Amino acid sequence: MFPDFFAPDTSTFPSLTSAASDPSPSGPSTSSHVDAGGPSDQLFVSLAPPSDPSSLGKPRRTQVSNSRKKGKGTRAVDECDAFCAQCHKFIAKLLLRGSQEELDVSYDLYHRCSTCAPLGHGSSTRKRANEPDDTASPTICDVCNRIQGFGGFNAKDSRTILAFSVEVVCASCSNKYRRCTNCGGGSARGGIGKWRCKEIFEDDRKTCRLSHERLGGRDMELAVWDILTELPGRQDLPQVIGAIESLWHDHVIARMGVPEVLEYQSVRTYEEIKAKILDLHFPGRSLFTNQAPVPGRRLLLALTWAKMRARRDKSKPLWAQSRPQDKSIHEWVAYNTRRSNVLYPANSLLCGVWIAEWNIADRTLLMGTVCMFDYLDVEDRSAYSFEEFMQRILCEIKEHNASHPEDPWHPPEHLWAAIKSNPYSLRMRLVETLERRLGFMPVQEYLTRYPGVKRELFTADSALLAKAINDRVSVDNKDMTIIVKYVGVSTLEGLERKKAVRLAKPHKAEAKYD
DNA sequence: AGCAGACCACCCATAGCCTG
DNA sequence: CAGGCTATGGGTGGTCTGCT
Repeated sequence: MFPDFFAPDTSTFPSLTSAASDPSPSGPSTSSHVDAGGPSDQLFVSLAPPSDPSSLGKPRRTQVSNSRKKGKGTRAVDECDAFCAQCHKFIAKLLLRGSQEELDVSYDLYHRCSTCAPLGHGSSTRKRANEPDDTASPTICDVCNRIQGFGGFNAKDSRTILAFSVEVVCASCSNKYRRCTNCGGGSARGGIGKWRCKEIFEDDRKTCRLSHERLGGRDMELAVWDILTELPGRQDLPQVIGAIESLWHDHVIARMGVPEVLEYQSVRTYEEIKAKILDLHFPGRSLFTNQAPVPGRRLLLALTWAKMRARRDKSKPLWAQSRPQDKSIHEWVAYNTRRSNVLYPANSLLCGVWIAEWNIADRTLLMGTVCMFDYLDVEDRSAYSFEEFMQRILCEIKEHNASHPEDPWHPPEHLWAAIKSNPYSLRMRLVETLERRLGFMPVQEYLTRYPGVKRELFTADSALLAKAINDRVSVDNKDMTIIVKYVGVSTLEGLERKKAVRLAKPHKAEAKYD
């Protein structure tokens, strides 16, 4: 629905996990340890292009980091450039990691670019027969996973085993991406951090501009608002919209400004992300300011805020100071999350935004988010917001039915999502996750399964939010995807009973404060 | 073929050092 | 002291493999 209804699961992105990227953890990725016969030196060119005699020989040592743990030797990083032996074109930057001894060996580099040695034509020159196998193996960029040419390392002394690891960053990727050491991840070659587009780095910082806040176990609060009746005129509304925009903005960049997407999807650069997605603002934004209430509809907003916490503050969070079994279902939403009625809480970080549209007569509930907790389960957090929406809806039904017994309302029974996130292949991945893990199904299948249900319940015109989403331009011109899930008949009592059971259970995050 | 357990890669989360 | 930076342990989900 929103460019990120739930966090798309890029971790399973096929292009980067294919067998083509053999991690070969036991040694240099482009090199074999079998050094039969040893290469004759004239078959290999030096590390630097011939035009630059000063840098012939050993690569430059760019960085030496000391392991601070006792008993571990120092790990050093050498950096050198691979040039094509034939046309001298710059192919890739090579990062060599290992201990001092591992790096202080004599070796040669031999590479040819894919133009001079195209795939399938690698053995056309007379040298092939004499060359050790490793210099014929493909040079694959560790960032984009594309073959950049062929080549590798060879020890000058055939008895020497090259034990350092090599990370390959091709010319294009070394211009386009930088590694954020605080964004998690790492590579088989020992590099730490996630590759992100360079536009989100400042100066020479090794961490990107995105938030690296750790939210797990923080005190949180969740509040539900009626967007059309409770928000207009609120003095802090602009700040709230700003916070949502900023959260969405960072989320889009975090998801899309990575090689997995920029190298293989229809959006190729940071500028394109900005122009095609970020400049449109978060989906549904117009509903916050330019939308009059519609009879028979409720447009609800659930905001989750995490309390700021100093990094060195090791004290018990507030939620951990009361026992699970003592938490009232009216005061608490989840083990660490209180129910709140503050629109823009001080000293807090917005970390979850869900919007739901309840169509009273149709008994449908459309739900979506501008982003998701990146590392918490889809089920957990979406369930809290969903539960709060339902709580509010069921309470309103109860009140209405008490005062208007002649016109009874019934709880929503069809939960649906309208998704138009980009690019399309990532959207399909997300939809697949929602179907598999949360039991949604494509609208057509839903209508077949429940023959009494009308198609008109789930269209762009069925909800203000669906229309707002549908009106957005899709980068690859695909129609909005609609999925539906049957939620059954909900009762206030059932909801509260379920919640009480969940709240009473001790949470694993509690253990660390004991 | 279908399933369960083992294994592995990936990525999160955090401790601790360092610098300004 | 706050925040930048790095190394490392652990959790998770996916894949492989051997058994039924």
